[in-house]
This record gives sequence, C-alpha cells and structure tokens, in this order.
Amino acid sequence: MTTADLFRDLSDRPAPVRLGDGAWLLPRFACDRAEALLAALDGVLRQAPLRHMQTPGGHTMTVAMSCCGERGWHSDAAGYRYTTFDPHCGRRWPPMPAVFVELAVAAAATAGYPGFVPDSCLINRYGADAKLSPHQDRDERDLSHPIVSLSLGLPARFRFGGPRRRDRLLRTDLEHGDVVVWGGASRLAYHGVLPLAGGRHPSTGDCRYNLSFRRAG
DNA sequence: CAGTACCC
DNA sequence: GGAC
Repeated sequence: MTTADLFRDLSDRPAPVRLGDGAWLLPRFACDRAEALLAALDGVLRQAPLRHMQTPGGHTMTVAMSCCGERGWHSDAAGYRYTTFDPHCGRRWPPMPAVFVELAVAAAATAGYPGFVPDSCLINRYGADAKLSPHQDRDERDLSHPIVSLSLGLPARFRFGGPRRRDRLLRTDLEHGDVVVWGGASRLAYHGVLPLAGGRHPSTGDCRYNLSFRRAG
C-alpha cells in the first residue's frame, strides 16, 4: 500500500448499507479504480472470451460469462463446478490481475472479512435483456469465505434475499463502482439480477459487467 | 417427484 | 402456469 492509498480521501463515499446479517453494499467503493479494473478486464477477456453457458436443465444463460484466477466456474449439462482449465480452449484460466485481487481484499476487509483472498473471479456481462434468476453460490469448497461482487457500467436492479428460496427478496440498484460483500449468515443468500434496462455508460457502452470474487478451492 | 444460475 |  502506497502513501497515496493511505491518505486517499474516502469522505465522499456513502456509508455502507446493510443488506442482511453479514451482507453489505459498499457504494462506489471501486469508483477510483474503475478504469484500471476495466483495462485489466479487457486483457483477461482476450485470453478467455465470454461465452453463454448451458444450465444443467438445458437452457442457455442470457448472461455471457468468463473467468480468471486459479479456478473458474463452469456450467453445462453435467452440472455446476469449478475447473482449473478453461473448457473452451483447454488452457488454464488467465491469471487474476493484481488490481482485481487488491480490490477484492480491500472490500472484504472493509465489510468485516479480513484475510479473504480470492482464487477465482467469475466475470458476468449483462447485455440488453440479460438477467440471472435467483440462485445460491454454493459450489465453493469452504463456505466460510465471503463473496465479493463488483458492478461496472450500466446499473443493475439487484435482488438479495435469504438462505431459503421463499425468503423475501429486497431490491437495490447497483451502480458503477459499487461493491456488495456477503458472508457469514448471508453466505447462502439467494440473489439475482432483473433484466438490464437499456442505456449507455461512458465506460462500458451498452452493457454491465459484474466481477464476483470467490475462494473456490 | 421436486426443483429450476429455466421459460413465457 | 410449463418443460426439463
């Protein structure tokens, strides 16, 4: 950490918003690093292109996905799982850029999860009409590690509930640079994203990116 | 039969 | 609600 990091003025950032027990929205947490994150994302996606995965039930996901880090999430007819190789090309997933790791570590620590270090980043691109039905992130080996979720580009209508599918889902808008962290009692909370509204963002054009950081292995 | 990172 |  540099001196500039230590003395960066954080006073213009809104206070964290509690979404549940152990779940926090950190508004605009990544705003000052958004361009560096997007530049690094560009490099990752050149090595591991976005693709529309199949669900085990036989549907094509509307969200386009890729991964970086030691492990990557994958879905096909055989189920959900993490792999150390990209099934698309048979090579390792691209390494996780340092700016990704630093952002995830800092956000997790801010939300009460010191010591979190991701080994996997799932990249989701939401184009027009893309959505993600409510689901749990439960394919990771050790659920004591939180999920760190970064939003870039167009805003999303995010839904966040509890560990049972029937639990009420709250709705909150996620904007460019927002980070959501959930763990502890909220680790298995159902969450989803409503269909993306149209529009244009200066940094990403007509889409939204979500980067979710996990420790999968 | 129950459940769904589904669909209409 | 239905199809998988």
